[in-house]
Order: sequence, then structure tokens, then C-alpha cells
Amino acid sequence: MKKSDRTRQDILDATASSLATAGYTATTVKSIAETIGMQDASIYYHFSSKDELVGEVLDIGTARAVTAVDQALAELPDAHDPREALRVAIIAHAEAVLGGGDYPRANVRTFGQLPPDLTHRHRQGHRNYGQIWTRLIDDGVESGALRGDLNRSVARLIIIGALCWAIEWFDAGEEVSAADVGEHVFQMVVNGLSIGEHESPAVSV
Amino acid sequence: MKKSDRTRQDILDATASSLATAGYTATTVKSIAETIGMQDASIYYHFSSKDELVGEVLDIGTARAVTAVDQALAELPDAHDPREALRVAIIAHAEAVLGGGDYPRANVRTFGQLPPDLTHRHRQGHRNYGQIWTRLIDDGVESGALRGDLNRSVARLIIIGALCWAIEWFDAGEEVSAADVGEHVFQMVVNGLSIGEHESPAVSV
DNA sequence: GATTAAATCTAGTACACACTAGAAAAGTCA
DNA sequence: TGACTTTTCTAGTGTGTACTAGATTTAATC
Repeated sequence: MKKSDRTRQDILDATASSLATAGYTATTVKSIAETIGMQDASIYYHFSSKDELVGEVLDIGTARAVTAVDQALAELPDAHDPREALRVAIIAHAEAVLGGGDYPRANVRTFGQLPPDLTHRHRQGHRNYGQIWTRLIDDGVESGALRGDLNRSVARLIIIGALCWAIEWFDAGEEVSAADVGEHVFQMVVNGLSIGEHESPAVSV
Repeated sequence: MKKSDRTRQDILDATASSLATAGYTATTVKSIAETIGMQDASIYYHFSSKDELVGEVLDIGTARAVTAVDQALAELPDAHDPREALRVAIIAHAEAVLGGGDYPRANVRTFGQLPPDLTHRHRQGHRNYGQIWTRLIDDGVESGALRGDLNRSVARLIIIGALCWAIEWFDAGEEVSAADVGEHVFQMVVNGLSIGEHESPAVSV
């Protein structure tokens, strides 16, 4: 019973790593098997199909991202500025997806490359994740800390999008850290790039 | 000479459409041929390989996006607020990529899915596009309209990222238009979500 | 140490893919 | 119409993919 669990974990790790760096199509069962020194057919003793394996990796990635953000929010003091909650969540997301392990990275990296079955399977997970952000924005608007003239759903998707797309250009070796990226996203979307007074133009929608 | 040009255009259009909606892997030579009522082998009379065909589609997409942004900027009055230039560019990008034709959409949609050769081939095009945005941000900072305490390169990539990721969730059928998305991105990254005074914390990097 | 179960391997199948060669058809122009 | 060129089709090749069947080895148990 022990051996199987360890091998299974090795397979999941190798798959997450490959998905995070090479994407869905380039992640073949054969390449996964080679990484851990097995024959490709042996994978099927542990997983019934490639997509079941990939699905499990993505599930773990979603769970880890949710946990990272939840945990960061839980560590806030009881009375806090809603903007600070948003800041903490943004940085936690950035660190999980950019600086964290392969699993959350696999999740974001393969978004939009997955076959329909897998896309559908993870829709609910993404919805749940989105709700964390919906609440953060709602809290900010209702407490008067954030503007209420923008479409909150669009605002949420823009924040998440800026963070997710960072995986395409972020380089862990450079001097900008994952937390730096999060801090920049926060500074931009909450405080804005602009200096001094700016009219607050009415935005339709 | 006429027939060939028209067929060639049909192939390009079908490829752009497929890339924009289904991505690189799901865009097969056979599916392209079926779309325009041909045999797959006939494609090779007009293009020497799938990747040459895809590369040409992506080139067109890049060119159209650049043209859209350049044109929008050219229509600005001679003396304009650098923030307004940023706003115009953001909205032009949003309309080109979200509301425009299949070519710019194909470009963004397949980003990160392409084989190394094609990725490398388009790196220069992306760099050129990035320079438009670098200049816009530099102008804003140097004129004193935008904050100078953030990493400009990171800021640029965050703006482009928020816009590019929108392709994953934007639905042309909904009540939010492509220009609305652009307006939201501008409002957020330039004016910020926050209301009233907020400290301007020092950001390292 | 023998017996059973777990885990992996060898050797394949079937299929989808990009791509090729050469025949057939369609179009062009005297 | 007939000669010629351009375009498309038919029929294939080779390769890489996910996946299967059954033999073989490794590990656990009595």
C-alpha cells in the first residue's frame, strides 16, 4: 500500500511540473513516465486516463490557491480596511501562482488549453474561487472604501486576469518577486497609477 | 492568379477563426480544410506547412492590433493629457482583441500554446507592441501625471495582461462591450478603485 | 521459503495528425 | 477547340499519441 502511494505522488508531481512549464498538449503520458523512470503503460495502473490524472493535478492546484488566499485573509486583524484585505488576497494569489509550487501554476498555465470535459469539470472550482473575490470587492464598495460606479464582476475578472497573465512573463530568476507583482497589481487597481486629483468620470454599465 | 488569392484568403480566415475559438492544437489542417470545403492536402498547395500558415495569421493579428492602437493615438489632439493617451490605447486594444476580428483574437488566444519555433518568431513583434506601451507610461511618469514609484515594466505587463486575459471570460453577447472592458481597465489601473485619500506607500523595486 | 497480491514491463492496437506523390479536374487563352 | 497552366483530389506514408492485454517481476504475508 505504501509503494503505490509514493509512486502515485511522483506521477502527480511530474505531471504538475510538466503542465506548468510545457502546457497540456506537450504533457504526454510517455514524457511523464520518463521523468520518473517508468514505462508509459505503468501510469495506467495508477490512473485510468491522462485526463483523470490531469484533472486531479488541477484539483490540487485550485485547492492550494484557495487555501493560500483564505489563510492570508484569516490572519488579518478583526477590524481591517477592506483595501487591506484585497491587498493581502492579491499578494497571496500572486505568491501561490507565481512563486508557489507547480500545482497552482499548472492550473493557470493550462487554462484555455484543456479539452472540453476538463474545462467543464473545473468550472465549479473556478466559480468558488471567484466568490472569494466577489466578497472582497462587495465589502469594499459597501463600506465606502471602494468606488461603486464600476461593474464589480468586470473589476474582479480584471484583477484576477492581471494576476493570471503574469505567469506568461514572470521570471522567478529576476529581481522582481512574486509578492512584488502582487504589490504592483494592488497599487495599480486600488490606488491607481494617477497622481493627484482626477475627475471621477461616470462609467456606464 | 485570382482564384488562388481568394482561396488563400479563405484558408487564412478559417485558420484565424479556428485559432481564436479552439486554440492551436484543436486547429488541425483537416478541420481548416473542412471549413472551406476542401481536402486537407489542398491546403499544401497554398502553404508549405501548418506552422507557416499559423505564423501568417499571427503576423496579421499583430499588425492589426498595432494599427488599431497607433490609429487611435494619432487621432488625439496635439496637446493631450498622457492619461488620455493611455485611455485611448487601452480601449483600442480592448476593441481590437475582444470585439475585433479573428486575427488579433487568435494572437492572444494561442499565446502560450505555440510550439517554440512560432513563439520565437513572434517575440520581436510582441516587443515592438510593448514599446508602444512603454512610451505611453514613460510619457505619463515624466510629465508628472503618473506615479514614478512603480516598476514601469511590471506596470506595462499588468495592463496588457488584464486586457489579454479578458479574452478568456469576455462574452460578446453580454451587455458589457469590448470598449466597456477597456474603460474599466483604464479606470482601475489609472484612477484606482479606491475612494478618497489613500497613503502612497513606498514600493520597493 | 512458499503463496499470494501488488506493481511494472513488453509488445502491441487503433487512431489522429502533418505531410507527400501523382492523377484528375478546372480554369485560361490562343 | 485544343494546348497549357493552375488548382484540387485520391490515396497514401510515417510518426506520435492514448491506451490495452497479458506476461513478468517485485513486494508482502503466512
